[in-house]
Amino acid sequence: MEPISTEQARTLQRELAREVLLDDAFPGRIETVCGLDCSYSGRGRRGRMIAGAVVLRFRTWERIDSSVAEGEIPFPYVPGLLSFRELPLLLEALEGLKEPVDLAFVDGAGIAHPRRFGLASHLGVVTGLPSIGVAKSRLCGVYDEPGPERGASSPLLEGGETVGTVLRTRDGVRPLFISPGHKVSLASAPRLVLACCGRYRLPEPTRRAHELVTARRAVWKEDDRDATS
DNA sequence: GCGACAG
DNA sequence: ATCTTGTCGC
Repeated sequence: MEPISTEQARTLQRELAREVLLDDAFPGRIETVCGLDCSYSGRGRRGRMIAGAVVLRFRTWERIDSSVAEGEIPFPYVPGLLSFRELPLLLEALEGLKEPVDLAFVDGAGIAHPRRFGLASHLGVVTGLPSIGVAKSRLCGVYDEPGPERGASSPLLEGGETVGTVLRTRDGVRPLFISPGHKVSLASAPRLVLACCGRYRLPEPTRRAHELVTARRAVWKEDDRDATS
């Protein structure tokens, strides 16, 4: 993605949104799931970021592969245009994997997006991978607060259509905003996320990916400390 | 014009 | 997302 204006970015999203498939198109039996996440540098290395991908065996959560990529931040954070900021490096991280991925869990929105093309959908369409958007807060849409117990959910509506599911993944915690990215249906997305949630609010793939990039960022801090002392 | 706004 | 200490609640 070369330098692009925000208007060009929005136009591109409207075009690519037509490629999104909302029917389940992953292996009948899922073998592996992949969690993706990004982290940014604080002081010292302004303008740098890290992307990480972790491949886990479905249900046992054994880590069978992982990859990290580092680089310059290519685009500012603009609500609705997150993919132009995080997708490039996430794709690099994916390229570093050796194990096959059946389903990807992305931090952010899928079709629960102003143009129905959030980061999870963009990543899915570009790679062809089935993907699910797992956002910790709402980007768009209206909903009723789901019940307080694990598994409770309510539809996320926008413009008269259902674009996702507000899902409680643990008793008493804030709900997650789940939406199909690509090749996953509106009904399957929350079921798959819940199947990946145990003791934590975030699904295991997402949680492990966050762990990975956080650990990598700690190395930056060490390097900066050594260089400064 | 005002408020909202993934990470 | 990141900057930050202690602290309120299950």
